[in-house]
Amino acid sequence: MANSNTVDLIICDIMMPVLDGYGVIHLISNNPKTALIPFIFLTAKSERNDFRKGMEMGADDYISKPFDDIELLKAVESRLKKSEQLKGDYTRDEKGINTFLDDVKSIQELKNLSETAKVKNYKKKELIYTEGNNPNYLYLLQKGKIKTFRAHEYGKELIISLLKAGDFFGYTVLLDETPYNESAEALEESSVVMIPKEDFYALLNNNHGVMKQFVKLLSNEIQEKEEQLLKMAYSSVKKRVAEALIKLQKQYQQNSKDASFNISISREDLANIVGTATESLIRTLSDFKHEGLIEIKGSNITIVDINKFEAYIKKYF
Amino acid sequence: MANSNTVDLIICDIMMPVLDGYGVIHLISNNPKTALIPFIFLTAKSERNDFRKGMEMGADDYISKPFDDIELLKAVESRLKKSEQLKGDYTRDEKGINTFLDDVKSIQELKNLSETAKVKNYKKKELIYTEGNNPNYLYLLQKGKIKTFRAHEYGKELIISLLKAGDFFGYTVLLDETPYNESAEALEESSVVMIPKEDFYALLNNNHGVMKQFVKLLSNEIQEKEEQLLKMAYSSVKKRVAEALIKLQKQYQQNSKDASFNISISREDLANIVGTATESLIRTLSDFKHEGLIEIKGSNITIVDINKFEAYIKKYF
DNA sequence: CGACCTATTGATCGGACTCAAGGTTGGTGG
DNA sequence: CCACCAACCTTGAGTCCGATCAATAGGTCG
Repeated sequence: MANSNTVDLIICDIMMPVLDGYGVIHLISNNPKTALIPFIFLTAKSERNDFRKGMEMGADDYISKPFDDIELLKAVESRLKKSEQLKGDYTRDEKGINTFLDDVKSIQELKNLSETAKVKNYKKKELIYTEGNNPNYLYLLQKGKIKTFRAHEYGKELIISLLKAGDFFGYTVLLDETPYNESAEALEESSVVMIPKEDFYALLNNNHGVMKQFVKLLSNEIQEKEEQLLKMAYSSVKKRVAEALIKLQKQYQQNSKDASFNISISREDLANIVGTATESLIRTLSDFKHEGLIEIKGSNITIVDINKFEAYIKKYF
Repeated sequence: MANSNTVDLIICDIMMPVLDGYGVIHLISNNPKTALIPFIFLTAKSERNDFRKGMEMGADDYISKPFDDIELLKAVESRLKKSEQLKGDYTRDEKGINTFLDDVKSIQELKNLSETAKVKNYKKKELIYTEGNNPNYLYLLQKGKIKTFRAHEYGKELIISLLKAGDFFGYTVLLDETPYNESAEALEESSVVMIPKEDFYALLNNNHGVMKQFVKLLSNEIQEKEEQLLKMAYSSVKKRVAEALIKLQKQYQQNSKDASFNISISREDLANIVGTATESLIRTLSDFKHEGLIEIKGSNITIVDINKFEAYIKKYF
């Protein structure tokens, strides 16, 4: 039964016909699928030797008969709590990814009080880390805007991500335990919280739920990158620019609820998101402007009507 | 001390001045950083009530004085073993990723004996799964060759990965819990082991070490995809073709130790790896042939001298 | 041995890059 | 507060890489 069903906890007698309790716990703990189920012995064998043997075989608790009902209930409660702690199963309480972030933030706050976590300020164009460096921190952007990018040849770079307040970054290399293969640069005045990697590892190792959320986050990121690859390979610059604009729009719209939101980012950076030359990007923007899809005021771009814009892309390409 | 050092196990008395054992375990178990350290009470308090209270507060074992030295040693051994099982820390014994794979394979073999894991055979060009389907299995390629790809427009596809015997696939969507956004197709006669997703989840949830390896694997994959994106954006077709050939070479060379290995893959598929038109790919191959870098026999491509080839790419581009 | 698939080559066209030059904007110092 | 400079944006012209369409050659399977 333990093998084929989802079992939260096992309460088991010792003296039983055919297979005794010791035999049961032996089987249970040697099967990886059941090894982590809390196991409580409930038995008439009250000798110290019996108790020791039960514990040595890996039982989590041992209650001898006669017993008080409250004793058993409390034992169950205690073991379930411990097991829950171990799994830290967020999905069960349906809080999802935000809980994970809160969790990291909460240890960060913890650290903030102590003196291990530093907050550092960066000016516009200042580098947070560069390719080849060894990572020592998990970063949390507190205020400002940051880009992470990879360099190709002289002057050519591809922006991997644009970060806004509340975003974590620099975790892939921490998880992979390799040097940075991207650089991070402040796009405006920014404050960054530096969480020592040891704390990050500790959190990950002690909390199965956080780890689980991370796995989800990473697989999601892989799929996004694959999608991006497909588009980079076969979509025209015009289409890629349009999609980048929509993505940016959606990414920043979370903050302000305006339907028409304006995107403020340098032409060069925008070109480096799309993966094209600055001039090509500008020509494309210019096309969109002439077609009445966007408005340009200096360096600010505004999508006039995002639905219309999306419809246009679908129809035209 | 427990908070600032790496602690494997705690043995604690109950009757102590200032802070008693119950106070200690309370602090220990409420701090996420220390909550998972095995905790054993070793005390003169041998009353049943004391024992119950200790266990209820989350102790992992309880030994009353006077005690036999062997008893204590065995208790320590048992708790360390249990904790190790819980962490499943592969990196500690430096076996790394292969151990993880072996682990999955071993549960797969386990399943093979029972009847839950099916082995299915696919003919050339047969589809294993397609975009939009809901995933139910983790796949393990036992024999043959398979490609996974994403479709763009009519006739255009980008090959995400080429799989050889021993490779797992289809896990990103399982972890992300979304429908497939890629398709998998057999390139030749292949046998695939289908591991029910429940088993995969069970393994992941019960074994912290496997999870950890997975996190590493995924972050590594993210970085590879980012690298690929950069190249797709800014490298010429010629360079991308050359790099694809070298990558293929290295991927398959593991099996046979020849320096000159030949790559057998259709021109169309190769073009879809590079992300270019079939004709462009062929022209590029043709160039390489004229420069004496590769040899072509029918559909087989052989890199004459891989070092020379790599040097050429570096110099020429 | 014919039908069909795969590989190759040719010719053409257009999208996107490069180089170059002129316009705008915003910040700084006198 | 204004002038000036530097950084950024925009447009033009030319070029080339790579896609597309088309046609032929080679190979393979029933």
